[in-house]
Amino acid sequence: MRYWLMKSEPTEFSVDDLAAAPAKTTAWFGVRNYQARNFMRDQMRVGDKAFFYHSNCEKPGIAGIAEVCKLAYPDATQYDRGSKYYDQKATAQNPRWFNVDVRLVRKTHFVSIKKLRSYRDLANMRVLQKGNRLSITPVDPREWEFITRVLLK
DNA sequence: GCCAACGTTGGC
DNA sequence: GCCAACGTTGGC
Repeated sequence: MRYWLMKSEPTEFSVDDLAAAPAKTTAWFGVRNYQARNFMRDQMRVGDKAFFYHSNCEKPGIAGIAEVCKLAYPDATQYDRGSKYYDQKATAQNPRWFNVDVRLVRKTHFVSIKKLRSYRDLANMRVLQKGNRLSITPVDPREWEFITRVLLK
């Protein structure tokens, strides 16, 4: 099993939106970065765990824990002309974008990026590295353990 | 709102 | 295939 961190802008889709969703489940659609797509398509498996991270907002940080509940499949929004995620070059025969489904395991108390930065154990965490922009990043099992044990009690 | 960092695009 | 220009991300 792998561990991940998945960013969402809370004005678009917050942890509370996920908590209110049917079966607390959502398709993780709209990823338009190849590296993040490849993580979902090639590496994510049902049961993988992820931090639900609020990005590009007043209070960036970890807000919940989710798990992958469906393997990657073509992202429907790539075919939707009305969607901002529409991709002219995507076809049914050759889908370009994929998403998994995730289900909320639980909301956590909020852990800010500032708090995360304050621990040496997390110094190498991908999401804390300078210039990091990837919306999906792998989380080291030791980092996962540290955060869940020390910060999310 | 600023701006550093990074990904993508397209002319050559 | 190079790389300048451009667009986006996201913390601050």
